[in-house]
Amino acid sequence: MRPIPTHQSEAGEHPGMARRSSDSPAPEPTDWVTRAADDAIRHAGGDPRDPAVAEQLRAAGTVVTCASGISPSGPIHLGNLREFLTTHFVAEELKRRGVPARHLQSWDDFDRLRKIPEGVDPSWTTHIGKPLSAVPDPWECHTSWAEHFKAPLRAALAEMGCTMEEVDQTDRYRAGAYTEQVLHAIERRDVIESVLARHRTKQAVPEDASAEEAAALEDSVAEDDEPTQTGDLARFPYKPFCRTCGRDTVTLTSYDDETTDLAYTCDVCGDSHVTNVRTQPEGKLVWKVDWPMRWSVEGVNFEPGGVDHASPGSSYTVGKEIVKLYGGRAPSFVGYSFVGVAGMAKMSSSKGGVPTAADALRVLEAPVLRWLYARRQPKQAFTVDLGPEVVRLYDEWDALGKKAANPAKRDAHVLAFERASTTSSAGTLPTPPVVVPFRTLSSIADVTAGSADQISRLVGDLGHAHDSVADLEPRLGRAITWTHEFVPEEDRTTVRTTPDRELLASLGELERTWLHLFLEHLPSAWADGSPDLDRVTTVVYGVPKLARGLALEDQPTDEVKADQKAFFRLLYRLLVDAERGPRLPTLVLALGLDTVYALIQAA
RNA sequence: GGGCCACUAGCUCAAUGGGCAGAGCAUCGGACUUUUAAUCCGCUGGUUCAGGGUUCGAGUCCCUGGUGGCCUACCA
Repeated sequence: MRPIPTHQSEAGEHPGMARRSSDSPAPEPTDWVTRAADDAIRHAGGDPRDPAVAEQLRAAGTVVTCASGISPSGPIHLGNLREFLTTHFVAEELKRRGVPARHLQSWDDFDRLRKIPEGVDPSWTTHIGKPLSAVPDPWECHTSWAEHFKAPLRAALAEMGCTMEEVDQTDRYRAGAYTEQVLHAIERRDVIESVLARHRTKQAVPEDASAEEAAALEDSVAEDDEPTQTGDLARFPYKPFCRTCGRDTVTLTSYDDETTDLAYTCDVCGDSHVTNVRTQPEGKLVWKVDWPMRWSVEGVNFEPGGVDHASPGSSYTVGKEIVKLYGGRAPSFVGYSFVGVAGMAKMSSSKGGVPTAADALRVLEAPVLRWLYARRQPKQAFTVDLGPEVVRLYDEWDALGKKAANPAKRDAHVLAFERASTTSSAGTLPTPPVVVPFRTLSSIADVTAGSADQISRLVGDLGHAHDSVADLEPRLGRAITWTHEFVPEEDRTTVRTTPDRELLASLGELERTWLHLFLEHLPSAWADGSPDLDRVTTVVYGVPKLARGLALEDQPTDEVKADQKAFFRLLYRLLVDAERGPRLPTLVLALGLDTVYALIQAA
């Protein structure tokens, strides 16, 4: 990884200020990030319209907290990435305004392992019910299940310039950081239960239950691995992990409010224990209490969540009320929709999973991936297409980059570009010093089989001056990867490694003449040592003219045009074993004289 | 039962707190020695799902309905 420049221009930090001197003061563009940041400031007690709000908050010692959280229970895919980037963008916007802000990331690795993804040894089902941080890594490369999935995301986020304060919930719980809050929840468990009950809208066995409902019910019963329990302990807001086996598969048997002794029997290993909630941090609050508890402890001002959390009766709605028990207030919230994936057929089948940020970064430059998440409203679902759409995506991105270079054209689109391109901690994220269209790089990579020298030469020949291949990174490597892994075989160009002797032997008189003339005149394009694309073009189109007794530069007759078509097809078959291919002059240039000779000369 | 999202050109989608409905692809036409897949330019193409309302002005806001999709209730 290359070091990232950390310069920050004053103008870049306060783009709004720079516009003041303009004679027609265009309003500062706004987008969902601006509004979410406004909300966060309001939540923290400031007035986002007040120019002095940053100084006021700073003077008051307020740090606006933007929180994200996720259970590292499996590969953290592109949908989950929205949790991080949504939070990140809002925190960045606050910092951009000079407001003290932090991005706090909670790893919910004290959550129980719920199910085993495909591809993992079925024997791992024995770990179901344990905290993610206590399950061994089936791939044996990390210290735990949780770490195995956290590590690659950390790396990807770092590459995307997304820095954050990380908190492991396992550590926090084990350190007793929440003990007071746990005890409080247990004391007020009747209130909690009444809140939860109020939001339980489940109808009391509808007499006209549709088949659909019945099926859904069956499903939920089938998935329910919880023991049934009755009475006060049935809805206990706290659940210990079994001291013997580490699973949360426990049935509570008694709780003493005086001593805070909690007794339980493990349904799996059968052992019974007593844990003291005050002195032995061996468990965690149930999710719907855990979340609001942390809002209050951490002073969260903004936190996004999947739309599933925002539905009535869901965790955010319920948490809004529960947090009051802690004297807190629910953070400002945006619900984000799901991110679809397309163009991954090959990879997802081979890797057996949904693509992650790291997967996407193999094809998309970091700012481009960020852009996908910045430019859409969170509640709008979108699709990351790593297939054919990638080319268009890069085209749009490059066009936007040109627009962004003109301050007069600053609008919401440009704002999204800026959010995608730079961060407060990483500065401007790496982009290629010499921007070559992605489609061009992909095509070149295809026919050159990834040879750096050839790529560099061709890019130069096509008019993109550059000092070395390094000037084409980080895009070139991604174009190579994309071409090899995401372009369908039938759309690719595979250069023959050996001459097609059978075909060469079966050629007719005219075809042999073409090939001889071709090989005779082609070297003239390399007369100066470096290839001349125009000259190659002349030769390629001129060969059929020569065969008809015309000169290279003559206008083609209808007869010649028909010959050209046949000649081209012949060359494609000999060079790339296909009926069609990239434009021949560039293809010939890409292959180089030696390769062309090797594949044709046997005629 | 409740909630959210979508519906715009043939296709995929834009339209940044109401202000002239736009791109890409496809089609078609043209230029570049070119009936080729790395270059350009241009033309076509619209009752913005339907109906009502607010407004000087609605794809955008409100109401009703339709179609499609997602989520939710028990648990984390």
